[in-house]
Amino acid sequence: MVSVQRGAYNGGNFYITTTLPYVNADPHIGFAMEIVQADIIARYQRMLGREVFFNTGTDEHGQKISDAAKEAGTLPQTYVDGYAEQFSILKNKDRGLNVSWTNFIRTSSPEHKAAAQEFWRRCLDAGDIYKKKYQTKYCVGCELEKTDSELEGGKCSIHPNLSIQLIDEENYFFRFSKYQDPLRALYESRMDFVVPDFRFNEIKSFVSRGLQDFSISRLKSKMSWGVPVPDDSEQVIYVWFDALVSYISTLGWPHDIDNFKKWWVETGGVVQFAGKDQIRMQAAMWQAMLMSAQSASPEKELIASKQIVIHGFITSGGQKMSKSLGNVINPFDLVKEYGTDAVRYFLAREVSFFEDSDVTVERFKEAYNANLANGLGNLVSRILKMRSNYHVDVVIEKSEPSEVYTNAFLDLDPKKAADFVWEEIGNLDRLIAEREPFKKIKTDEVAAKKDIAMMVVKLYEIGVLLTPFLPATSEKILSLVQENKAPETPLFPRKE
RNA sequence: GUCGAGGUAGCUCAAUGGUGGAGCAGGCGUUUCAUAAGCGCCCGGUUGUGGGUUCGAUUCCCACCCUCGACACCA
Repeated sequence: MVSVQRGAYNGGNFYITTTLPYVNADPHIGFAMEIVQADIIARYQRMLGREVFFNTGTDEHGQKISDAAKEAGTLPQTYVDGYAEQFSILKNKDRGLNVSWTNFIRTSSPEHKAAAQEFWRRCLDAGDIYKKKYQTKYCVGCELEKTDSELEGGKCSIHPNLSIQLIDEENYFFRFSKYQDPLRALYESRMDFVVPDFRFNEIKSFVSRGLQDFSISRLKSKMSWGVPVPDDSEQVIYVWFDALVSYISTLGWPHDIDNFKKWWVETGGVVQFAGKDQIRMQAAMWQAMLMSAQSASPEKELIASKQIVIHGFITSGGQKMSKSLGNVINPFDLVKEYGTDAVRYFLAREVSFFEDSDVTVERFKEAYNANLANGLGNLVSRILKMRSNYHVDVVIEKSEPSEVYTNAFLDLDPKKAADFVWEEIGNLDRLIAEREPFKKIKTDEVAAKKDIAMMVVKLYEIGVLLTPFLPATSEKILSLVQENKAPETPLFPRKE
């Protein structure tokens, strides 16, 4: 059960961001869903005439990447360059998902690193960063540091006969505990700060249980692949602290303060899309960091986010996707087989966004054949073929989208808007069966042509409504109508 | 363990306490403008289990079974 209030999606300019995926693996279908959904919202906002800043990028620092680069026998920078390339393909119209981001921020870029350091200084000035000795838990068997949740009864689950070593380490900490009340006040004042509501409840109760300060740096001697801590050559900033700053560094913070204010402040804040594993980072830690830096910023430009939208995960065959299970569904493979818009369609309409949902290639194919080949694609063919066969003149009239469609977007429910479009597709198919213009043309040519012209107009309207979902297909339909052509090959060939 | 969400047709999901619906899949029929597509009809359910409240429960209450999530330094 998901309930979303309307808000945040009316008037003015608009800033939306995805999380920055960590580049230790190829883009997976879960992130594909996140970025396609964000893209649909961004494209819809542009359709309304709003100016949109749409951000994404790559999170490139940290231990795992440092290790992976070492294993690959290459430098971390070379390693992440390759991955940034992989992710940037998502923008490609044919090989990727035709994602219309305005900026792609890489956390290893000089601008971002400078911003992360400046952000650190603000938090330091606010008195929220301090150095503390603490003990890390280390398993000699794994040769790895362990977190409490990885231990069972104080022992490593893989090496239960070895005892965990405690290692002293001195790191910088962020005074998270100071922000318990301010965070609660923020949640209190903003009904829809986190959607869906059950995720909002999770983070509220998490914060209510009390907050502990957390470490935000790592010893350079152990792990050097990160942004240097300002004025301390021994330490680098812990990866996620630097990664979160990307939402503002992408806007030119702190050097281009005018541009920054235009998007971060004048929009009323950023709308963030993130997976359910990200809720604490985005809705609590990042907000606390903003509050901290804000208190040391004379311009008071670092306001809280506008809204954080948390999506579920995609499973396959009822299980988490993993290489060992062999059930990984690669979005690029689907694009190769079915095309960019088919994958966009599936991620927009055939999975549930807020809840976890299961995806299999069988389901994908079924949905493709039913709704794209037999549904939309066939409808385009039959109407435009009739029009060109019978030489029908058509005058396109602009019309306003239905309220059902518009309200669905206000409700942050693009799926409902897509459902409406496919209902219209069904209606149009039924209208053809009812009017039978292909029969009528032999007995009453004028009436038949009038019917067909009306159908072409309706098809054009469907093409307009498809803009946020299937941009390339939408464009194709609109130009076929304008140029009075029928498609030479099927838009979505049926797959057997 | 504590808290939260959920269990409805083969699948994915709907249903202010008032005869349980839709899409897909499956079956039958039918049309030719169309991609063997379209349209029409049909099949399909003891609503997780057992109690309770009620004239009436998918809906409210209780118990139980099962699934999933949160309960902090993996990002």
